[in-house]
Amino acid sequence: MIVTTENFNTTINCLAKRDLLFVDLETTGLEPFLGDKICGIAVLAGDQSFYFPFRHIVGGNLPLDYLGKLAPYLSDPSKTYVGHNYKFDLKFLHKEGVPLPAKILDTLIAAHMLDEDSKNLKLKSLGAKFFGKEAAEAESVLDDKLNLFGYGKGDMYRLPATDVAPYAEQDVVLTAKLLKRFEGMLKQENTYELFKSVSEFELLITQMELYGIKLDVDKVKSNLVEATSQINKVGFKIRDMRGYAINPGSPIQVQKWLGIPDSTSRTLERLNRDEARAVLEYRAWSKVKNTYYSPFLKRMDKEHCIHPTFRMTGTVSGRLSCSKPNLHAVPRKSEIYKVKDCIIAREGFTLAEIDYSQAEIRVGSHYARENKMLDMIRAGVDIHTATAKEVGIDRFIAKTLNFSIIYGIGATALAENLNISEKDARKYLDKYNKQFPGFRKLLYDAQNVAKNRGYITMYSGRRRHFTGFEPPYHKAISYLVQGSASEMLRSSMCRIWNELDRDVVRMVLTVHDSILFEIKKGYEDEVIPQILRVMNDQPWCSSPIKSDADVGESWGTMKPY
DNA sequence: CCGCATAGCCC
DNA sequence: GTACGGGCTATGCGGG
Repeated sequence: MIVTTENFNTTINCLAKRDLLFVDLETTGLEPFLGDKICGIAVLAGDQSFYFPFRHIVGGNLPLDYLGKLAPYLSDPSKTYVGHNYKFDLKFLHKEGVPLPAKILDTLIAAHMLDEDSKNLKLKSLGAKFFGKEAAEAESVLDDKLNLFGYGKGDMYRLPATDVAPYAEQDVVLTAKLLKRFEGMLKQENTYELFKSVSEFELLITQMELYGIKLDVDKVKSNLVEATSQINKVGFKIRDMRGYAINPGSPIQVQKWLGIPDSTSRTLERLNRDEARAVLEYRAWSKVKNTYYSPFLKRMDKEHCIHPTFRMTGTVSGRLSCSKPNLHAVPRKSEIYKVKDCIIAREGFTLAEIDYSQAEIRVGSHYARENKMLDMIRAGVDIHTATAKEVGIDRFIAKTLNFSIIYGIGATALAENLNISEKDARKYLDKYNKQFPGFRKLLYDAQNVAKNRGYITMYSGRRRHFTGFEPPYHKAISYLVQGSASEMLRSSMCRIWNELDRDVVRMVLTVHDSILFEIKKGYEDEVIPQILRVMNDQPWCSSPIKSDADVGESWGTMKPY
């Protein structure tokens, strides 16, 4: 039913009576921080669905100030709100003055927890999968209407509410049906409570995206200018080497130019020639310009903040993925890579980066019951140095092995990695496995569990399923360790969010095993030890968990705390 | 215009 | 005894 000024109050009364509401927004686009806005709001309360139209360009709307009247019913701390990828909706709502609620559930998260491999977790696909394709019929009808005008989904606001409402209302009905279905399935898997806690985590992530992270704009701009002139300079240099220009960004041209089979950095480095080094330098300057500085300026808001999106269903292991821009892939600082220097704390705050040290080898040792490694970890010595000593190998090789043993590495890959012969790689692996046999055993055990049960279970209860055609059982060890490490970080973030003062400690970014905080100036000494205590408190894990704190004014200039 | 491949950055 | 895990973005290039 389309909500009008006449029936608004009776509608609101329907919402007020329910403690579970299903919500779906239609918007003018996908980017709340680049000017896209709410077009309309669909809500399901009990068995009644409503559509609140706000920004249709034809056919009439509710006055915009009615969004303010609706707001309390979309942010009531005593209610639970359910959406499909609700973080998306929450950001739009928050931008228009609706506070974050206290409790949400997200059917996208449920769908992903039940089937991490699925590439099709869109509401429409799930509806068709579980309830037949009629379940999403209104969407098809709407799609047809949009197509008729040469429109896409982002042009929904160009159609009248009468066209959009059936689709929007169907979406909330579908969300409700999916929640019910998933609830049963999750309970069967014993992961329903986990689902609730991951949904709570989504609120935290939403807040983090809304905060965003601040840029030193002058630095971004000057680095952009420098990168541009360096791209030119190196481009000319490359031209002058042979008297004709090539595009160093084109693999084919570079391969022909240097007579090599591919143009990866490895191959170019192995060549050890000025031409190859120039290509690498050109690519590095292009990288920072096109992947970071330019997108930073494009995406920055009035407060000089960028707002990356974190996908909670972006990985099969349960890690987050990050995009727009991808701050999970910001280069380590170097002569050319000065991106981290551009990321700074807000006025009155200090940046603190707290990361788990060697999270995966600690977690892996726990699952492997690898006693020799556990003893070394408990003794608090440098793990890689101690490994080198025990195995009788170089520290660098020991370090590489400690990282990659968790992935179930073989001699071929290790040889490629270390640039050594396969025979030597085999030798190192054998020596390592002789000293630390637990990891090898875990490799087989995890694989067998995956085969026999069809899934493996992390300490938190999260499952990684092995279904479909020829599942990659050999990856079980990696999923177990990577997934558990990410569960550990997630639970730490939730506890920090619940236990510490949110005005003093803000999480602004997380990168798999680290959290970047803004801490109110003057509170560092009080709060950092508290954070460390929370993060290191992992009673499930038989090896001690350790984290390190760094503080600074920019991400590129952090010093040990 | 779109999809795929290549390349390069991160943990 | 075979196996290196998980991501995103920019660009080139070929098919349509």
